[in-house]
Amino acid sequence: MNARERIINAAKELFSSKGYSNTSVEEIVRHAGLSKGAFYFYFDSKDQLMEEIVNQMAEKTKSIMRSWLERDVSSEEAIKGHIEEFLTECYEDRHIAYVFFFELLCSKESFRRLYYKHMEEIRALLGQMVGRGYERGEFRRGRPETLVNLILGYMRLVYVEKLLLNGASLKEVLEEAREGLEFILRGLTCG
Amino acid sequence: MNARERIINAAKELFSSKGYSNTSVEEIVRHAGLSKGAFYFYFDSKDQLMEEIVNQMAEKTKSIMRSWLERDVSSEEAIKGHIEEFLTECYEDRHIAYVFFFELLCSKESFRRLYYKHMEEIRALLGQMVGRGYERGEFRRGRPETLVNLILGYMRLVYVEKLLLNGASLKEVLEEAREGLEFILRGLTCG
DNA sequence: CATTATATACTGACTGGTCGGTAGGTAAAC
DNA sequence: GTTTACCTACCGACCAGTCAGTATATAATG
Repeated sequence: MNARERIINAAKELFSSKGYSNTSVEEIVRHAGLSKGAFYFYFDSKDQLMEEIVNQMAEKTKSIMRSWLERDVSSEEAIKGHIEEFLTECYEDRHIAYVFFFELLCSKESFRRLYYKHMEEIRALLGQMVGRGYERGEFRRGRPETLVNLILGYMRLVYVEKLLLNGASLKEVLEEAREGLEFILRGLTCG
Repeated sequence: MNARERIINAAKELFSSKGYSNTSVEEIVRHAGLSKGAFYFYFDSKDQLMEEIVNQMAEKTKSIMRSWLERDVSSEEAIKGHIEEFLTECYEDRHIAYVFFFELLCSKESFRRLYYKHMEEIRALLGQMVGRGYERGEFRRGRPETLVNLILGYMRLVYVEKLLLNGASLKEVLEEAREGLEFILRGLTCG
């Protein structure tokens, strides 16, 4: 792993365990086995590093969603599939999502705008997945937007409470997610 | 309003708009029209003020839940009723919940434990509401815990995305919440 | 009634420490 | 000899918390 990547990884770990504001550049470079000078050789500022981390995370998530949108599967399969893939990715690198879901909303206005920008796109992609299910007659109940909100809200909760705070295993997290989705979707199609 | 309350209100507003770490004691007292000395006359530390704010919020939420648990209504009515009351309270004092849902998870370990402690109790209370529905045969599908997660996750999303980021009106927020709950519950009972 | 004592509710200057960012240097690679 | 990839030392800003002092109200004493 090169120096730049080492800095990014150290920052992810520290941001997620101590928060952005409570982590100093000094600490990041200490963990990466480098000096402050090296940090400012690779990054313009602490904020810029944060933005890069967030953009990386968000792009990864979006690309998972896009790849499931392109597949020729039912809406239900796409929803379940992309969530499973997302959570598995999250688990490998647990620190990432935390930063996105919480840290961004706790700090300066510019970070909040970043959250908003990515979240809008993610919401739109999930909206497409769900909308397709309605068009094809897979889903009949409720409005697509409500379904999107239910899925997003549930996923976030599973992530925070199970994966982050309870330290559940990947297996447990996936089971929980499957059960919740089953609940949402079966409820949805049974009427 | 007395000085202590003025400090608490200024802090709520600033914490929620700029984050705990990005708000200085200096700024809080400036907004409250007081001096730093006054702050430390009423509070031991910035952390202690935060804890007091969080405890106040959490207790209010719990007392709403308890009062609905005591009423002789169906599980569905209790769930819908307490959420409506909670969101209405939230709306009046929008700054509160933000601090609880996000700020606590972004900072030091002691704050995270505080979140965990309150959240466990809130989860238990909602668990009682939901469990009663299962006992009485009101709900038949899924596990109670999954239903609790769905409701909590959905509520948090509605709060953040609608109330906080979109600046939706109380009416819009309540409508959204009602629709989502309808979705969850109707799905639940129709099988 | 006047004086003294004490508690309450602050003020604002100061301190010790932290942290983001910079400047200037160095050693290896090309 | 120039560029790359760093390191060390430092600066200035900020900030939580302290502390000595003050003004006002209330109570105790002579």
